[in-house]
Amino acid sequence: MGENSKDMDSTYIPKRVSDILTKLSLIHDYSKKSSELDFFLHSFEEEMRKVDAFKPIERLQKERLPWKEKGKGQKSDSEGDGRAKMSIDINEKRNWMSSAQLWTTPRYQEEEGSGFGCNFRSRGGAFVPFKKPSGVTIKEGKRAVSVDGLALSPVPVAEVESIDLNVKNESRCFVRPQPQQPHQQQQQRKQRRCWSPELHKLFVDALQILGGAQTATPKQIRELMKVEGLTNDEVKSHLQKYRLHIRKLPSSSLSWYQQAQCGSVSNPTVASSSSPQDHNMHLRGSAKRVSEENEDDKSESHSWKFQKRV
DNA sequence: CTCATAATAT
DNA sequence: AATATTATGA
Repeated sequence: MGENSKDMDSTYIPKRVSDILTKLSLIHDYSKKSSELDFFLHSFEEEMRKVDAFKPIERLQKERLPWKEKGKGQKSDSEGDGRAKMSIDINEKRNWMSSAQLWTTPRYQEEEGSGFGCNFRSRGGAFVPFKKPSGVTIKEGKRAVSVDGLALSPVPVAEVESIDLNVKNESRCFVRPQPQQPHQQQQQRKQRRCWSPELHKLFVDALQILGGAQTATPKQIRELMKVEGLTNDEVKSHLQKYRLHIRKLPSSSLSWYQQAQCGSVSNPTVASSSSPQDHNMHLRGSAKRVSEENEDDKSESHSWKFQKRV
């Protein structure tokens, strides 16, 4: 074939390996082009098949990772499935390369999200460039071996500690690093948001506009409130509490202060301060159960937080 | 210690 | 988004 010339060139393989490693070392820059990387590896796989020099390595691979025999020579799969099969082979290749310490692998877990600029917080949603093959246990602490002529980045490399043969590799080789840290401590709990009466007033107003606590959604509320720094989660939490309380005490008057707890929270984010407690207070004696459309949640203010503790 | 509340997890 | 659970402060 046309690639024969490549096969003959003794410098070709090292060069290709170097290319691969370089590619991987830059994986986080290519994170959005993972398809490109896959294509790259595909072509690499095909080339490897033709290179005699790799035959011994493949045999070694089979010895070390005897999980699959079918990939020998017969192409049992049809043309259509050939591609998928190839994909699997590539994963295997990656695995053995890992075990052979030829493969520079980026850190699966970062220390406090400093690495790639991605914060792996609980719901940061940050893009994670690497995936770990499922079933493969990685042991940290190894470093990339230095190979002459191959510019290996000094990135700590992960070592394959164990491989669960029962787990199928996913089509994509890389998985998000450590779905969750062993909850050492979620980077400290966020400072509590103080819901001052003014803030709550905005909250209640927003609720009114949105048609009641049962129909309003945290996001909408937040947008209506237009309070700088106020997050969806905070509104959500407050709404949850609010709903709970209006369920508990269907009617009562409101007293929304006693914000003694907000000590260091920045509450002056509220632009205007209006009287929070001038609501129409008409009790509805029969309002025992809050129905779905309980629009009057505001009307019947609640004294849920009028309690003098301590 | 208990309770209310806010943060976070499911 | 809705609930459930957990962490914290009073």
